[in-house]
Amino acid sequence: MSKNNIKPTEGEMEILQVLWAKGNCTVREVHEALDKKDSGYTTTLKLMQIMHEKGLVDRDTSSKTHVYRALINQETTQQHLVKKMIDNVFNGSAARLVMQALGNKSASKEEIDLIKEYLDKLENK
Amino acid sequence: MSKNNIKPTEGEMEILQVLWAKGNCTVREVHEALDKKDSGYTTTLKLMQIMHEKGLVDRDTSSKTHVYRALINQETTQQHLVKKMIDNVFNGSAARLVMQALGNKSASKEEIDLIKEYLDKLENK
DNA sequence: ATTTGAATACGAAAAAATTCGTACAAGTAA
DNA sequence: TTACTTGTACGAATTTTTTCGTATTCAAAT
Repeated sequence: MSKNNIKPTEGEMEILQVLWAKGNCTVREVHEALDKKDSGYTTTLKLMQIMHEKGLVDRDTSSKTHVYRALINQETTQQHLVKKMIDNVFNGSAARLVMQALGNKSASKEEIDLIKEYLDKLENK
Repeated sequence: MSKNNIKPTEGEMEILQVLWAKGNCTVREVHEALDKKDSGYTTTLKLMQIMHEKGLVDRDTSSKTHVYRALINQETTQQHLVKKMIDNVFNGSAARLVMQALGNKSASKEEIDLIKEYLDKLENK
């Protein structure tokens, strides 16, 4: 019940995404990973500085080029967003979200098997 | 490939939610359904007027009290949002989203069975 | 030493989204 | 009729998010 009011903006989410995927990063690395031809380097910089103020990331300033790392947990954040989506978009039904997700061609045979396994585990508890 | 760039804001999504759930509604009905003690009636009104401009909703103005209805499809919109979430939050893995959704206590025994059924159907195709 | 390039800091503009105040219209009740 | 209630219209203020411009610092190369 502590860090519950965390609501990263869309831009912040994109950056967190990179930090989670690639581990600790410089601003430059993040900016490049986002390859936003539409917005400049200082925009990314500013965003990450704001995220620092908000406590979303920490950074190592010991050398000139700062290195950032995500402070909030990926799983927790995902859980949050999923829960919000279930509530706001699927009227509280997790099942409907799941089916929608699976109905997308996004899900491969392997993924589906993975899920079945997971379901069995879940039910035998 | 037509109405693809539609990206309802969060406030708009809440309203669409109500319209989808309850069918056609007056502003008053929507506002009440949202029971936002924090914001006034005219805010909801304004939002719905903007949605009308954007083509998200249509309205019947034949009587004094206008009646609104959603113009964009619920399933399509859901699909959109889910796809976006899979990409932006789960690095493209539908399975991971699904598991996250199921890991939430949100999913009941009944829902899980429903999903298993769905998975079988999906796989036998 | 001087220049050059890459980095941060930070104010402030711009854009997007939300909220409100007020004017006015129409129906209803007294 | 007159007052009251409930609605829409809509400009504008507020808030939130994104973007940029510019000053400054530091280190490396010339």
